[in-house]
Amino acid sequence: MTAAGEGAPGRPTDTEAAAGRTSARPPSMADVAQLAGVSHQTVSRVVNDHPSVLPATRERVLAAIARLGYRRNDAARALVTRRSGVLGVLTPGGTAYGPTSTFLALEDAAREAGYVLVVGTLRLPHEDSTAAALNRFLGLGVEGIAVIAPTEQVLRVVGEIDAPVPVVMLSSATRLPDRRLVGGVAVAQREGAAAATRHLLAGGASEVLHVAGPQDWFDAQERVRGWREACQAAGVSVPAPVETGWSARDGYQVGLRLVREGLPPAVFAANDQLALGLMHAWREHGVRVPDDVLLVGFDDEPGAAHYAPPLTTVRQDFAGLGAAAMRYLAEALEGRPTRRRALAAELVVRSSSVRG
Amino acid sequence: MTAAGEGAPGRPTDTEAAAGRTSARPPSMADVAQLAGVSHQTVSRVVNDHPSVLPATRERVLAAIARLGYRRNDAARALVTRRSGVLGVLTPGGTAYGPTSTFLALEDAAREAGYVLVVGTLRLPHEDSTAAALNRFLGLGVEGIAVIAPTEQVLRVVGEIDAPVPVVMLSSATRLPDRRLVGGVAVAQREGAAAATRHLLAGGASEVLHVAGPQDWFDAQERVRGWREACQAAGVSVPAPVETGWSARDGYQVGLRLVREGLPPAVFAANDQLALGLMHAWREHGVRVPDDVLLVGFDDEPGAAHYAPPLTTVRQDFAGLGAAAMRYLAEALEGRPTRRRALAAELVVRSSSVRG
DNA sequence: CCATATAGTCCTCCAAGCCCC
DNA sequence: CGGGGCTTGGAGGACTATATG
Repeated sequence: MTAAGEGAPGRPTDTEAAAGRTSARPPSMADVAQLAGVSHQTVSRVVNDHPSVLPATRERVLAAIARLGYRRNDAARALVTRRSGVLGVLTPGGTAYGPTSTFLALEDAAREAGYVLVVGTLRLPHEDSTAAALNRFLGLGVEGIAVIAPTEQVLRVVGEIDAPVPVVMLSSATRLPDRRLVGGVAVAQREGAAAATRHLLAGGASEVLHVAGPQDWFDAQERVRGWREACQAAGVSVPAPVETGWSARDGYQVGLRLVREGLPPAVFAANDQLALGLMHAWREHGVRVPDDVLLVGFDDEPGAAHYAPPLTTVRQDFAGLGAAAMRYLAEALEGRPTRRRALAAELVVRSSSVRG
Repeated sequence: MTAAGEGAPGRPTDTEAAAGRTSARPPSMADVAQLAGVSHQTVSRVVNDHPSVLPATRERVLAAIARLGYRRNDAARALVTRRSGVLGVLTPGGTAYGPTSTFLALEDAAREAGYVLVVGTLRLPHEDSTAAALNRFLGLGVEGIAVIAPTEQVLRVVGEIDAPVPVVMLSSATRLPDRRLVGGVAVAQREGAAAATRHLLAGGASEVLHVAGPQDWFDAQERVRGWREACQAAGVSVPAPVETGWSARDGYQVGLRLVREGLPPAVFAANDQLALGLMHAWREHGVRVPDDVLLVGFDDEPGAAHYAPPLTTVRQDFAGLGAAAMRYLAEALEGRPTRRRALAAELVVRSSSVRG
C-alpha cells in the first residue's frame, strides 16, 4: 500500500499528458481561451461566475480549464481589482493558549469570508519586528490587519505606521490611538477577573492576592483592574499585586516566595500557567489547594480541568473573538461604521477554589 | 498619556499634507519617478538596490518615495517575476503544543529567508479542507508549501493535487508519495519513543504499556513503533497499545479504565496531555506516580515541568524542525537536490519516572 | 442576450541611448 | 571615436472593466 498515487485512478497523469504541459509557464487565460475557441474575456466570465455565458460555451471553457489544469493568477487579478483577498495577522510569537486559539478562530472566520491570512509574529524588541511585519503586509496588499493581544509598544508602532487599511486590535486596549481606522474587539477581561475575585471572596476568603501578568500587556492590566474593583466593592483590603511573567516557571517562583513570606487565604492568578506553577511550588511545601489556599486562574486552557487539583478559571470565548474581529474588518472594508465589541468571559468552577 | 500620536512628532501629518494624498490611489512608481524627475526604471533600480544608480539620483528618488509614502506593489512585481515571496503552510487546526511551536519556528525561518507565510488550517473532514486550502495557496502563487504533522488523508490529498511547487512534509511520514517534489523533515519520533521506553525498563518496570495517539497520525504511528522495538529489544512482553485521542480528557478516560482493569508497572503516553489526564484519573483513585506506576510523556510542553509530579518526557526540537523545513524548501526552489532530514529527540527526566 | 475588442493596472526585463573621458 | 557608467523607453505579464459588435 503506497499512501498515494492510486487514489484517483490515472487522473493527474491524463491531465499532464493531454495538456502537454511544458512545466515552463503555467497556463493563462489566453491559453484556455484559445483551446476553447473563445476570447479570454469569456473565460474570465466563466471563472467569475458571471451570468451572461451560454451553458454550452461555459461547458467548453470549463473543459478547457480542466484539460490545461488552469488556475487563475491572483496576482494579476489583484493588480486590477485592488483587492488581494488577503488579511494580515500580527500575533505574539508564543505557544500561549490564548493567542493561539484566537488565531485559529480568526483563520476560521476569515476563510468563511473568503480571505486568506498572512502571519507575522511579534518578537522582541517589539518595535522593529512590528514595523517590519506591517510593511511586508502592506507591500503584499493586505486589505486589513488584525493584531492579537498586544502590548503598549505594538499599539504605538501600529499607530505610527499609519496603515492605509483597517486595523482591528484583538485586545483590551482601553486607550486606542485616535485614528479613524483602528478599533478594538475584546473579551471582557475586567468582568472575568472581577467574577473570579468575587467567587473567591464568596468562598470565605478575607482577602485575595493577585499574581499579575506583565503590565505592558493590556490583558494583564485589565485583569488587575477587575480584581481591584471587586476587592474594593466588597470592602476588603487590596494587597499589592505581585507582577511577574506569563509562564508556569514564573508562577513557581512566586509560589516559593509566598511560602516563605506568608500565604494569603486566596490567590487570583492572571493565567492558568501561573496557577500551575503556584500549585507546584505549594505542593512541594505541603501547602494544599483548596484547603490552605483558594486558587483561580484565567484562560481555561486545555489541561486546566486535569491539574492537581482541577483548576477553577475564567473561560474566554476565543472563537467569538475571532469572528467578531472579522465582522469588524468586514464593516470597515465596506465603509460601514464600525463599533467596538466585547465578549463575555465565563467563570468555570472546579476544585481549586471550593473547600470541602 | 495617550498611547500614541505623539511619538513621532508631526511626521505622519507632514507626509500626508505634502503629498496631497487623495486617498484614492496609492502612489505608483510612475508618481515617484515624476516627482524625482527620473524614469520609473530608475526608481525600480533604487527600490531593488541595483548598483548602477548615482548616489545623488538615489537620494532624490528616496526623498520622493518618503514624501509620497510610496510602497512597492508586490502583486505587480509577482506578475512579472513569477516570484511571490509567499509560502503556504498547512497546519492542523488545534492548540496543541507541537504544531503550534513548529509553526512559529517555520515563521521565524521563513522571515529570515525573506518569505511571508499564508496559513490554512486543516479541519475535518481533512480531504475537503486540505484541497480547498491547497487551491487557494496555488492561486495566490505560493512558491512552496509546508505541511505540518499531518495524517494519511492529508498526505493523499497533497499527492492528488499535484502541486506545481515544492512541498515539504513536517512529519514522520515513512511512506511518501513518489513525486519529485514532496519530501520530508522529521523529528526522530521513533528514537525518542524508544529512549522513553528503555528509560522505563531501566527504572525497573517489567513491562511498559503504551497509550497511543490516533493511528492515522504519522507521529502517533512512529511512537508506537519506537516503543514496540524497544520492548522487543529488551525481550519483555509487548502488551497491546491503547489507542485514543491526543487530549487530556482522553488520557483521563484511559486512566480510569486502567484503574478498573489493572495497572501496568509503567506507562509511556504518546503526549504530555495524555499523561496529564492519566495522572488526574490515578490521583482520584489513590494511585501514586511514580510509586505505583512510572510514567513518561512526549513533547515537553510548557507546563510539563510543573505537573504533579513533574513529568518525564521527550523534548522535540521544533525550532530546528522549522528551520530544516525552510532549508529543504530553499534547496528545492533553487533546484538543488533535496534530502530528508531528521532531528534529534531528547529525553528529559523528571520525577514521574524515577522512584525514591 | 451573448461575445469580442480595447484599455488599463503596476511593475520588471531588454535593448538601446546619452554623456564623458 | 569607442567604451564604460548611468539612464531611458517600450514591451510584456495575466487579469478585469468598459464600451462596442
